[in-house]
Amino acid sequence: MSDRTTPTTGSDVELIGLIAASIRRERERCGLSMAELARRAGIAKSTLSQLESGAGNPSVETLWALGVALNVPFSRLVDPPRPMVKVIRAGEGPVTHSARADYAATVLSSCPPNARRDIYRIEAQPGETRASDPHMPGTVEHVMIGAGRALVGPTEDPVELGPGDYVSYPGDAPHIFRALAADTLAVIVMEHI
Amino acid sequence: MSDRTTPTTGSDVELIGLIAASIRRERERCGLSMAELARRAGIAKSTLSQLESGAGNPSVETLWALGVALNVPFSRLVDPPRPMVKVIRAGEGPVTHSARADYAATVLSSCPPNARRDIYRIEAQPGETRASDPHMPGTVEHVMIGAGRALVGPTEDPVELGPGDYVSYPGDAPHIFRALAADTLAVIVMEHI
DNA sequence: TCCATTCGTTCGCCTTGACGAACCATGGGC
DNA sequence: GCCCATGGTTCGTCAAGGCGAACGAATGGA
Repeated sequence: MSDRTTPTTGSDVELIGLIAASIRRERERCGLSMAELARRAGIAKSTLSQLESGAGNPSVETLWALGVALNVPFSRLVDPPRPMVKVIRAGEGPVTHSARADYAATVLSSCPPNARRDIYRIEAQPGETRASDPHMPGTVEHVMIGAGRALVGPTEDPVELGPGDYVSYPGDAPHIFRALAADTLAVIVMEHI
Repeated sequence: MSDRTTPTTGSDVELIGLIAASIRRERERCGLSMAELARRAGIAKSTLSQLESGAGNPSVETLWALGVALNVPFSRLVDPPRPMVKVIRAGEGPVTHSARADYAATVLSSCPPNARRDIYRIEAQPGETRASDPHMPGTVEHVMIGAGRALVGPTEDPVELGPGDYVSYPGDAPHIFRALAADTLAVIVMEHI
């Protein structure tokens, strides 16, 4: 159950309600009217109306067409987001299975489904704070420090990290990355849900 | 076009053909008969048969039910996979936008859509090779070294990496991770397409 | 004020998805 | 040989999705 796009509880009603909400959300995010979106997607305006009102159980072609028109990866139309801040210090965290004297693997983030992630390498020197404007709603960032030290996280509550430390936090709120040591090396995984 | 789950070319026929193939593939992977799968998904055997034969345009509820029964993330039923090996040495790679003297961000992997990724921290000491059996088809692994050195990649053609080096490779083929230096630190992003 | 435009919902019609039962295989067991 | 179980396809029916047109509401000029 850790990773389901397919909740065993995905009972009909919730699913279509979810889709309804998603379509409306994405449509308004694009600033499109029903008529316009329907036209672009090549479906009837009435169909779209019914879908957004929570009635019906669209066919995949219909949903696909909407995905194309809205320019979103389709699966975003069927499951939602949600973020949080999590810190795992070097040495902390449950070590998975094949733990041996010379090899330790720690699960830092267990697959939120249908996310798109960009992976960045960060090389930073101590200096002024690098503040990021919030990204798309639902975005989550994961940071692990490879070397050096850095102050990372939500602007109002950043965390100081050293080698091996990991943090994740909402990317759709203001956040910062400030190197505290020379040649600080980090990986940032930016996850657009 | 870099990331589309929603190819502008997603013309009807291809889509349903794709779904047909996906369903059959996943069903056989589970070793289920049509009758059994239909029963678990709560749909008619005939419906399933038609879907797998490429006829029809299932509703999302139907597809969802199949996703639940097959225990796959639903989106896997609508788009396919494909991998590759890519190495980006420390210092290499296009540096994105806000490049400053004290901060450099390099895009290592640009968002394949609908992927689920687990993030692992690896702490390893020099020792015997850690070989992984191939995971699910379509899996891709991304590795960045934070400290130390390691031999990483496909078993038959691994790559030696140092701090800041990055590699990605198919996870559905045998691959290894062997630390070459003490206190080697790495991040592995395991991506289940 | 009146007309025109746009946005969204509601209303019949027709198509089509989903269902169950009946229908061909195939393959053991006896 | 027979019989029965199992995997898959085809057929006829019914409900539901998708469509276009018609409708009411809100906005904005002239």
